[in-house]
Amino acid sequence: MKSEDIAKLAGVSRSTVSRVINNYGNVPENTRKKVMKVIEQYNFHPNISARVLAGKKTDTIGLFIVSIAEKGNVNRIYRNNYFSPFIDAVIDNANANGIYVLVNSIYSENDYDKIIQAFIEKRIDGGIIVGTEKELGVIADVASMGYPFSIIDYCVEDILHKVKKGRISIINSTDSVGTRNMIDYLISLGHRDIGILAGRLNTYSGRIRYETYQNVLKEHGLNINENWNLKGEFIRKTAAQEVINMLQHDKLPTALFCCNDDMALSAMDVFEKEKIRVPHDISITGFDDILPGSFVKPALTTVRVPLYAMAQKAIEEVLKMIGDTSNNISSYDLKTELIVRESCMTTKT
Amino acid sequence: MKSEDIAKLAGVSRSTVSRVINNYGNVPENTRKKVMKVIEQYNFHPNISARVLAGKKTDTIGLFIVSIAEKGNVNRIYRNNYFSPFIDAVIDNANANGIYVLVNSIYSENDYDKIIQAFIEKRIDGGIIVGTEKELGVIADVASMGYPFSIIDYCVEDILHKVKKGRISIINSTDSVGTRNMIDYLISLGHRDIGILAGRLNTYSGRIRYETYQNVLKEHGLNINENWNLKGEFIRKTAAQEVINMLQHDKLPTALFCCNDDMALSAMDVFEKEKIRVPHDISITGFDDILPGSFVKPALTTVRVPLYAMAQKAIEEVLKMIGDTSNNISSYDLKTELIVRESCMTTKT
DNA sequence: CTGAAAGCGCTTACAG
DNA sequence: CTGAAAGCGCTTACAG
Repeated sequence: MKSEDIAKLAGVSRSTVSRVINNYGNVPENTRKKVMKVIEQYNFHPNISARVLAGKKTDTIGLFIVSIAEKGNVNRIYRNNYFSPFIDAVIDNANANGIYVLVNSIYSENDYDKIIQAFIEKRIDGGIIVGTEKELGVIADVASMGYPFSIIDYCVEDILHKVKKGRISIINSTDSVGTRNMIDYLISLGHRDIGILAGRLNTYSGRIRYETYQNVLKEHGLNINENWNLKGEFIRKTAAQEVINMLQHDKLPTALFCCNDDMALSAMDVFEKEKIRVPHDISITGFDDILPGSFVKPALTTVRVPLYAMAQKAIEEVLKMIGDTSNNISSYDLKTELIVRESCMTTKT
Repeated sequence: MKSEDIAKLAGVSRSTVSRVINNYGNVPENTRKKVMKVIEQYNFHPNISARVLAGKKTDTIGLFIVSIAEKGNVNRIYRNNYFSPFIDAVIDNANANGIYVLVNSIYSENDYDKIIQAFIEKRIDGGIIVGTEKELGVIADVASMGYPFSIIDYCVEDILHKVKKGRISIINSTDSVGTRNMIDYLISLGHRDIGILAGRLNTYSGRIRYETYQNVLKEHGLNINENWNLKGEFIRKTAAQEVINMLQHDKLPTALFCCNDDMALSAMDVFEKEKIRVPHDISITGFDDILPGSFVKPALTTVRVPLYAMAQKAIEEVLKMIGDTSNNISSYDLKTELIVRESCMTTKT
């Protein structure tokens, strides 16, 4: 069944069928009805390849999830408590707009080619790039070819520096504000010995959270103890090892600011094993607000990253850019929120 | 840049460029090299729409994840510990075969149309359907139109009864064997009072696990106590409520066979809150082997469902069917495995 | 081994 | 308001 068949059955030309399908204005109501009836009767849907070849959009966006060197690792990205809801939200929002999503995993440097290839082959109209690695070179390449896309968790200055022109939307959360709120909260509870379990510093959010932690401590005249400066890389296992190492030192911090929930949960496991009570002996805070954080005991106090809203914005922005070929690099910071639960305690007794 | 441009630059015809791209045999090595050089130099990739319109495959499969009425629910499918790794594995295996994956969420009855539509529009060559709902009518429809696809967790008899012909591959795990092994294990530990926290019975695996539990108990002459026959629907919250209700009765089972890990974890939370010790006061077993089950304390004894292998098989089978238009309904049962950890104890003191 | 030409199923100026 | 025709960028018999 093709548009020509519909045309014959409805007694019109293919042009008219096309006009009806595309909802053009210059078709009298009667003709439209007549054609629609046949279309519905045969459940006709135009061949997407023919449409695209004739100049229409693919109505498809590519979602590229970067996670270099984690293949074979248990930390696969779709099981990741942070990325899974994001992927979910992207597909959900895209589908709600009648847009299809082509999902691609990028597990090695070579896989980056998939991004440009999908664009060149005209499989997609736009893209969303998210992940654990920040390849500015790839971003610059895609941008220079004029393809529109949204990127999540990238430093705006870095992009502006590296990319002269292109159609990019940079979506972040206000991690600096979130970190500041959290440290302020700990200080208000009386904590002065605040350690950090840092994330990956080659990540924008990892860097921001780390730097803001340092800044706020300094502003309050609190010193930063090197023994409490843990490098957890955002990974459960690494985080656990760092916490175990910290336990070798005489003095522990009274609070540990973890740069994501996964590491916070992992730290809590270690403390439990070592009979260190949370929050009585040490207060723990997370970042992201992943689901398990609310199940765990004590429930995790954390900073909520608005993942769903970020996915929504990412989609909204790609769709906008797809409809507008002018070069424009925009950026948005979506609001984080302090979620106080049970994992922190006042030091005042 | 199109194939015609490449042809001109290489001094050949479009036909020859096409032959090189498609790796046909009848091109002398010299010509091939000459053409390839230009192709690589300009990073040329053929327009996929043109290729498909001219008769080639889309090299894309649709992944349809069914989760009716869970929209807005916290149990979104991509955060689901069972589906996430499956989606991951599908994309991974597809990409490894040079196949793209179009991911679609089906959250309402209307969304089912997406499946047939994607096929009719020729966006995909084949599909994989997985999810919490089992719509045999939809399966029959898609099959009757001749589109090839794999389905996960469906009753083979039901399909054969409903679908006369088509190109379907049904992928299951040996849940009956898995359930039997688990109940046998509990019995070998001395348990005779074994309760069940059942999953959704409109699901194939939910039904099999439930029925096998009943059969094995009967075979051993053990009675099935209605007070211990809990209906958890595979959902954390429902499971917790059912366990709480069970606690009203005088006598508790000495072991609780949970039909998935999520419910087992949820039950463990309830028991902990109620000061009922696992495994000392009650043994708990799960099903699926999701990641958190190994983190939890005590670590969960469970039946491993080979999700990755199932995804791999699903891909393998669709690709096979895409290359072969003959009608064929096949089915595969991939092996489960008993994973003994810490959540069960012998009743012999 | 290779090219000219037809054809895939749409959309879109163009002409009326 | 509507149809005939060209064109999108490939592939594939066909002929040589």
